[in-house]
This record gives sequence, structure tokens and C-alpha cells, in this order.
Amino acid sequence: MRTGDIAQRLGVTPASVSGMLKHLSREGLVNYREYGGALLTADGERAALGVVRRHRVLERFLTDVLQFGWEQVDALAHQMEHALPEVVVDAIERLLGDPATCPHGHPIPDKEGRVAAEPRLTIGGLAAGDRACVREVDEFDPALLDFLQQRGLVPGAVLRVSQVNPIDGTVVVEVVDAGATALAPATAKAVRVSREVAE
Amino acid sequence: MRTGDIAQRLGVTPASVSGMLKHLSREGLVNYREYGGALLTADGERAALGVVRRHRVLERFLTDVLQFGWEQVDALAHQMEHALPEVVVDAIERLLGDPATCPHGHPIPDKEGRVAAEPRLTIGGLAAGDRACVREVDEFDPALLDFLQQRGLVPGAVLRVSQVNPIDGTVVVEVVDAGATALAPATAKAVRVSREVAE
DNA sequence: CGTAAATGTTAGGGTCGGCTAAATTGATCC
DNA sequence: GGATCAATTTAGCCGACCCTAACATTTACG
Ligand SMILES: [Mn+2]
Ligand SMILES: [Mn+2]
Ligand SMILES: [Mn+2]
Ligand SMILES: [Mn+2]
Repeated sequence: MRTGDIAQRLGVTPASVSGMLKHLSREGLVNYREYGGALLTADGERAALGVVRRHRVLERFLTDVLQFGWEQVDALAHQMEHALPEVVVDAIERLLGDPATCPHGHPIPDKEGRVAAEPRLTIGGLAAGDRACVREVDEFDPALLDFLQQRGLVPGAVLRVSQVNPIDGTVVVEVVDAGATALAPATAKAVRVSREVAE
Repeated sequence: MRTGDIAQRLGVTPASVSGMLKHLSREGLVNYREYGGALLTADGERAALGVVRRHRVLERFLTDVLQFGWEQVDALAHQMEHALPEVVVDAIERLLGDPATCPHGHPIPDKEGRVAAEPRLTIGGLAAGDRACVREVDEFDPALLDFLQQRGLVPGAVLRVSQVNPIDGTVVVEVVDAGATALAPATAKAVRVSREVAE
């Protein structure tokens, strides 16, 4: 991870990131050398997965119990994730029956920091005629999520690629029970799939 | 409200309270004169009732949905109440069916800042032979709450005062379906009641 | 009353994250 | 191999809140 990337993702200046990285480095959460980028240590990885768990459990809670739309819950969970007592997150997780994934399909780490692997194949990586099952979607753009839901491109959906345009990379997918949709490469990259059809 | 009282309740030095009162005064939330104490303005009252609403809704959620004991939820709600997005509190409130009170019996303000009146009569204010109905209990001491629950002194319970000791003020109450309990005046003051029996 | 004690405020400082601007480093391209 | 440029770090600052210590006011009581 480079300083500038972190700064951009956090909406903060690179100067602030430098300071914080030095801080985290002193606490042993990050390996960091000046001008050399940063990497989480084992401890840092554990701490980060703890936050990821809280975030994804909360997303599930917000959709399943409080009926929020999946396009809103990333931002809401983000506001809540640092203030909730651990016991409350645990209780919510139990209430939900220890869900395996967040509403966008990303796996929820367990309390020991174990996480299921995530598929790396995207719709953009499929060829014409391929069949696949939607596993996860990128969750940072509410408008994209709204669109994907309308077209049935949600985790668990089964699809077939009917065309791949060799010039610009546009793909057309037919989603079972939801019709056909054309996707530009950038959009096709936001949906990760597996080749096997869901159990 | 005096500076020192606020400081004590917040676990902060009086110096910090002076600074903050000056700040809140500038924002129009509080009427404050040096050495003269502070009082909420109408705006301040509104803001405060908003926080009270969040707090009490969360307490209800923690007991009713997440199954926490009523002796734990004040502290937990306190940690959560400032970080939860308003829409989430609203959704929780709807989920619970717009409850009228927190688990300790205190009324939940509505979104416009209207609150039901709270009874001022306590068990300590009853005479031998009086009948009453428990309405609310003080919620700051988990050990006290544990005790009250064991003895059936929870909102809605019906009781009769069987003795009042004229020397030290000890009262003995008989709780319907839960036996007799002796209470020192300080404890008796923690339970507020109404003379009418609950509907 | 008048003074001592209690209460409250001010002064001065610290930490935590953030910022801007200036300096530094490393990468790139003649 | 050096000049240039982008990325990064450092320096210095700020605002929110908290603190302690010193000072001011109010209160309570002999
Ligand atoms: Mn998310
Ligand atoms: Mn998610
Ligand atoms: Mn409470
Ligand atoms: Mn309560």
C-alpha cells in the first residue's frame, strides 16, 4: 500500500497518512519504511479483520432486520462500526444466525480472523457462452448497486454470457429469471463470479 | 445545574465543564453566567431530548431484541447513542413498534421532543398500607437493578407497603407474586410509583 | 459582618488527528 | 549520469477536549 493510495481512499491528505503510518508502525500494526510503502503486520491483519467483521455483520443486520437497501448499508455500517461495543456486535451476529457473507457477498471473518477466500474471476473474465454464478459485487457506488439489483445481478444469481464484443469489451449477460443486460468492462469488473453453478 | 454537579456526573474536572458551558452558551444551547450555573435553552432542551430518545430506544432494542439484561443496557446504550445514524435509530424504533418507555420505565420522547410526564412519587413517599404500581426505577447502578429484578420490583409490578419503620425510614413492601422485601430509604427512593394500580 | 471553606473560572499545557507549505526523496527520461 | 518531476515526508499550525495549578467568587459560619 502506498501513502497516496491510502490518503485518497480515506479522503485525507498524504501528510496525515505519513503521520498515522509512523504511529501504527510504532504500535506494531504496520511495517513501514519512509518512501517505501506500508504493509499490515500479522497483528495489524488481525485488527483489520476484526473491523471487517463488524462492518459486514452490521451490513447484514441493516438489510435483513432493519430493511435498508443494499446500496445504503455500506455507508451506514461505516458510521456505526467503530462505536458499537464488541458484545453488541457479537449479539447481533448470533441473532442473525452467524451469516457467512455480507449482503454484497463478501465473506464475514470469524472472531479468530479466519476468512473464506474470495473469487477473483469477474464477469469481465468470462468468454461468450460461459455460465457462472454471481458471488460478490463491489459495494462502494450506490447507483451501481441499484442498477445491479434491478438487473438481477445479485449474489446467487445464475447467468450466461451471450456475447463479448471484441472491440470494446462490452459483454452481454443473460441472467436466469431476469433478462439480458449489456455491461461495459468497468462495470463487468465489479461483479465477481464462480464458474460452478450455486448449490 | 451547577458546574460541579455536571463535572461529577460526567467524570470530568470542573475546569472542563466551565469551558464547555461557555461553548454551549455561544451556540445557544444553554443559558449560563459565570458562577451562576447553567440551564438548557429551548434549543438545548430539544437537542437533549433527541439524545434521550436515542438512548432509550437503544436500551429497549438491547433488552428486547438482543436479550441483554436491564442492568447492562444503560452503559451499552451510552456507548452507542452518539455514533448511530439517525435513520438507523428511526428504523429500530419502528421495528420495536414505537415503544413508550425504556426497560427501566422512563418515557421515550417522540421525534418532536414531546415526553410523557414522569411520576415523582417514590416508594419512600408511601405510608404503611398504601398500594401502588411500580412505574420506573433509577438505572445507574447495575447491582441495584439486579436486586430489584430479583425482588420483582420492575415496572408494572403491584405492591403494598406493609411496614414503615419510623426511626430509620426502612420500608417493607409486599410485591404481588414476589414476596416481601425490606428497603432502606436510599433504595426506596430509587423506585418511582403511581398510586393507581396498572390498567 | 468577616473570614475560611467550598465552589468555579482562568491560564497554560498536552494529546489526537487533521491541515498547508516547504523540503526531501526516488523515478523517469533525455 | 544528471535534471526534472511526482510522490512523500517534515515542519509548523489548528481545533476539540481534556488536564493541573493558580486565581476569583460565593457561601457558610463563628
Ligand atoms: Mn461495506
Ligand atoms: Mn458489504
Ligand atoms: Mn439509560
Ligand atoms: Mn433506561
